[in-house]
Amino acid sequence: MKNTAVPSDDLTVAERMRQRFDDLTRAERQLASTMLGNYPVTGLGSITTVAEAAEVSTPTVVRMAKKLGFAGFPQLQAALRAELEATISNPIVKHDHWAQDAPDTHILNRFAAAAMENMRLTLNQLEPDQFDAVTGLLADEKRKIYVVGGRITRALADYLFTHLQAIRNDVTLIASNSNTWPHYVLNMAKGDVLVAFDIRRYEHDILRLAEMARERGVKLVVFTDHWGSPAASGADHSFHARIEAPSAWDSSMVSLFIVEALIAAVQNETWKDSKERMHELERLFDQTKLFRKFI
Amino acid sequence: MKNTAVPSDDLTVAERMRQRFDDLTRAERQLASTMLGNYPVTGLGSITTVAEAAEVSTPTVVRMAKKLGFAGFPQLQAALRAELEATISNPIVKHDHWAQDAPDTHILNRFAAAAMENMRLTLNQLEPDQFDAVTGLLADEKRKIYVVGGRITRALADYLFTHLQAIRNDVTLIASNSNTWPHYVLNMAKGDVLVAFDIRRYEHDILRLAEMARERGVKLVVFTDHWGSPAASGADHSFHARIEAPSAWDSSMVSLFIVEALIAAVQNETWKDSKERMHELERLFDQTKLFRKFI
DNA sequence: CGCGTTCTGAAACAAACTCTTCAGAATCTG
DNA sequence: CAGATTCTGAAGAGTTTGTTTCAGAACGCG
Repeated sequence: MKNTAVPSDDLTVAERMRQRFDDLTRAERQLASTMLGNYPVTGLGSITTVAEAAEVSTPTVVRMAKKLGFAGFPQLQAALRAELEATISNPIVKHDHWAQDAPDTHILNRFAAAAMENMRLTLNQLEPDQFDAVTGLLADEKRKIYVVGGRITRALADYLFTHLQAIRNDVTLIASNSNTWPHYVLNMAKGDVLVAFDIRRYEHDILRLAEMARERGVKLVVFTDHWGSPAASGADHSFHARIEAPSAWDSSMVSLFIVEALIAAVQNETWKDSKERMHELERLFDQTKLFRKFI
Repeated sequence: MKNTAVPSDDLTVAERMRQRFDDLTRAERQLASTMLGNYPVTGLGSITTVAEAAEVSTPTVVRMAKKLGFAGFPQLQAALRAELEATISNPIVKHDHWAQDAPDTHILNRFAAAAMENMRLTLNQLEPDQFDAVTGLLADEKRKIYVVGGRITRALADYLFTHLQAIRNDVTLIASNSNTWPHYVLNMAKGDVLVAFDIRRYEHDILRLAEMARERGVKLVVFTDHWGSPAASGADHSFHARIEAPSAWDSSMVSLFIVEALIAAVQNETWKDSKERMHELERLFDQTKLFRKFI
């Protein structure tokens, strides 16, 4: 019952979609993404269902099927069923459906498992009140914000800084070079906020900076791992993200997650003001682009 | 999305068929046996196909569907698809309680849900081969590595750079200011690798840089979102991470995940050499610290 | 900014599917 | 074995699905 019009090469539908992804149009990509996202179940419904799931029209589905080398949608679907049969009847291929074709022991899957576990553990013990309190601090335009990171966490600090800077005024990224830090401390006023990233191996300089800031009445927010940087003990608020990974290095993924959630929360809180600010920013970027074009 | 006319008991179609096998007529048993024999694939075709496969008539199929408690064949089929989805889909999908005390509508939980979904979707369509190939490129000490990011993705580029730099020689972070980029291009040789981060809104400069690099025979690896930066179409390898978030900003979390997994993989691949290198690095850091202490 | 190209989905049509009806076959019962 | 009962699939009615067409939208390019 192997359908007729299926091309000779023995590629799966998924492979076809990925392989020709670049040739696909916007709507087709949307469709392919949807189908890949819940592969192969989505593709097994009627063409109408599939189209609705991907929020495209049925003609788009037909067109993509043809682009991928099938005579029509029914043929594509038949191919999906054939694949499914091949997969299911093979007992070895259990459910290693993380990265579909990779064995469970592939670093990608091991890393994914660790990452998910880190997320789960972190979220379980994250206190929403803390989170909201920090949101409040960062959203308060009366407070100046300082952001600092260490050797590795510099990237996180940078990320938070870049976004906060777009959202509000008075945000400063403290340069890596700790020689210059006294200058920053000098400018800090009571009620300002210092966000410090300090994940093991903890950096002594950051602890010192945090202490100096606190002496000046600065609110201290620390991002650290779940063992806790020494700087976290004196902090007003701290986030303890899990960082374990099957790697010689720690994972910053969960920390980044918290940072992004914070950015979203601050953006929400200040939307009234930041909306106009964002639009103006867009305009400025467009101008920069225009400007460059004519150089 | 559980279709309407499905009975309340949460039985699979297979269970229903077996449970009521004795109530079935000859033709119906024949049908049920066929469907169970290649479960659930056979049941996923059209009613005509199913009937033919079991060598019974279509009315028989309809009658059995109704006997099993479904409104009709399409409903039975929908149940099959739902089962399949439940079986195949990831363990990731169903963590019900994220941040324990926060209501579901709290930004933390909404963000967490989006993040997990992004992970799932991305992993589903990530190609391990692609990943391994990039690992190979980055682990190859004969190739120089250049890393570049855009306004937001700069942090990711920085993160990758910081780690790679610890792992191997000849890694360069291309500065943000695109005026200086020609200098870098000048130094690029055939076989070198350019890792470019370009997530919407895509930056024209990065596209230009990528093109220039490619003209010089440089291997191009692009990190982008699942819509795909224009730079990705000319790339030797590209990673398409999902970036949707309940935020005015896109999420870089999944991209960071891929970066970290890559770092781990490269570290593994080069462990023989990088091990000694890492230890030396540790020693150097310790010396720096000692040094500072006595100033 | 205007032009040509490509893309997209509404609409109409053709094909296939699903279900119902019903007559004959098979089976059971006394 | 006759008669009642149940089962079954051919045939066709009524839906839904799958495909094509086409006009407008979106896009890219000079």
